[in-house]
Amino acid sequence: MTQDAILRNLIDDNLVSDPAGARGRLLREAARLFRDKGYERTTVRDLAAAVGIQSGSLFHHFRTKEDILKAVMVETIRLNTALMQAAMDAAKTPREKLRALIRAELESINGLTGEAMAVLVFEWRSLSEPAQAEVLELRDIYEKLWLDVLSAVKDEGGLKAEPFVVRRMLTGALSWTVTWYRPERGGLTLDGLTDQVVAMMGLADESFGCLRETP
Amino acid sequence: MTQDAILRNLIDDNLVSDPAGARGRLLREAARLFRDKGYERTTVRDLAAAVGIQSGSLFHHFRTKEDILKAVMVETIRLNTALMQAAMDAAKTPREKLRALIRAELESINGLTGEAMAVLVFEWRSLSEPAQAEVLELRDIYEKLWLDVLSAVKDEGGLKAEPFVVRRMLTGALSWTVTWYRPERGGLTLDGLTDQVVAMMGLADESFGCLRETP
DNA sequence: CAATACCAAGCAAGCGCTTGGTTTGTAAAC
DNA sequence: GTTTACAAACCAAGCGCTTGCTTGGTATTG
Repeated sequence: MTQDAILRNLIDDNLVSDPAGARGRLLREAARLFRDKGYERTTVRDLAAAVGIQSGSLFHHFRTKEDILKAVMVETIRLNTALMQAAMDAAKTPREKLRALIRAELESINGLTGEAMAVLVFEWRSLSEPAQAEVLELRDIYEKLWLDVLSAVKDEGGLKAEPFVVRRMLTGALSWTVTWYRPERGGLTLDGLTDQVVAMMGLADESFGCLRETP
Repeated sequence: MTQDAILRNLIDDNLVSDPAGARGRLLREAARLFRDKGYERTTVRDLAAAVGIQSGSLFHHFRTKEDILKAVMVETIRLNTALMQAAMDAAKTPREKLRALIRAELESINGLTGEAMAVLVFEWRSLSEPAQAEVLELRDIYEKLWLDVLSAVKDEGGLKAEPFVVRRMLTGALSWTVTWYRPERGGLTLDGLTDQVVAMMGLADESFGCLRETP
């Protein structure tokens, strides 16, 4: 299933807003503004201007400003959980699945949903506690995918550290790429970046060389 | 040289404020508030109340609210550059130096300067561009320490990935610990956490086993 | 002819920061 | 050893502006 097909399914199930619609367009602009200026620095007037309406008209679509932030986060998690699941299903071995997850998360962070992913990481505190709890529940599903794969890789000896620690390290490392990785200029492609991550974990193909070189 | 001695030197050179003084106390409380609520959500009235003065009196010590944020960041970088340098000098081999850097940064992030380090990571955008440039200059010194050590480790074959990529991955991974690592409850000590990071990178002592096991 | 989407205007609250004046610490002058 | 001088540290009050959000009314659409 293609990424577009996954998105289409979610839209049809009313789990994410159509980017072509008014609500979807607003959420897209909101994600961009929240990432660029931060949630607090972004005013409802900024948000309204970005989609070409009056600030008061925003509250016809969302009850509060915070609801907009929450919607950005919830829809992003839903989309990415589906994308991760698909990427993982397409791979066979645990190591391949792990590589697929890393590559898929890097793509989420640095691709089209990048703005929203950055918001998820850097604007977490701006959510009220009840809203945080709600979003956290969705995130748990997402995280379970990772832990299962990491455990499988560890069981076959490809990992020395604890899966839950590794996942959290990877969360930080991959999220952080949004602050420095610029695919457009500079030779590092997304696949190249994935290779670097895998190599850093000592999981690259060459790392088995030490076994082959000593017959 | 102990950590206390390093701090004392910096205070004497007027590079960081004495935590016992008025200015130092304010910066400490500011770091705590900025981390807990974010820079924008923290009002000058919050800051003043935290040190027991009137909001207007703040502006006797700092020209603007942003100056407070900048001071938190600048002093934190100064202190941590000195701590890193000392930790590195105490180690001998490149691998030991790398471990010392990782351990020292984890300590900074999760120890006494943890609040300020979190501010450095999560409130970066709240700094105006000129102030960002100023702070960035200090950070470059700090980053060079890391790159030199990582290059040395790579040269002796302990690293497959590019040093500058690894450093950025580590920046994200280590910074992120502040969101989940709780040394007080849960069995993972700071040394244990360092071990996990080193193990994740395939640099743990046992990882050389594959060479020894095939005589 | 309802429901949906929007506008124009503005309110109450909170924001960073200023102002004019008072207290406090310190050290020289007598 | 009291007095004088002066700057640093602080208070009380509030100004001007921006904020999220409300309200009452008007197009637009099926």
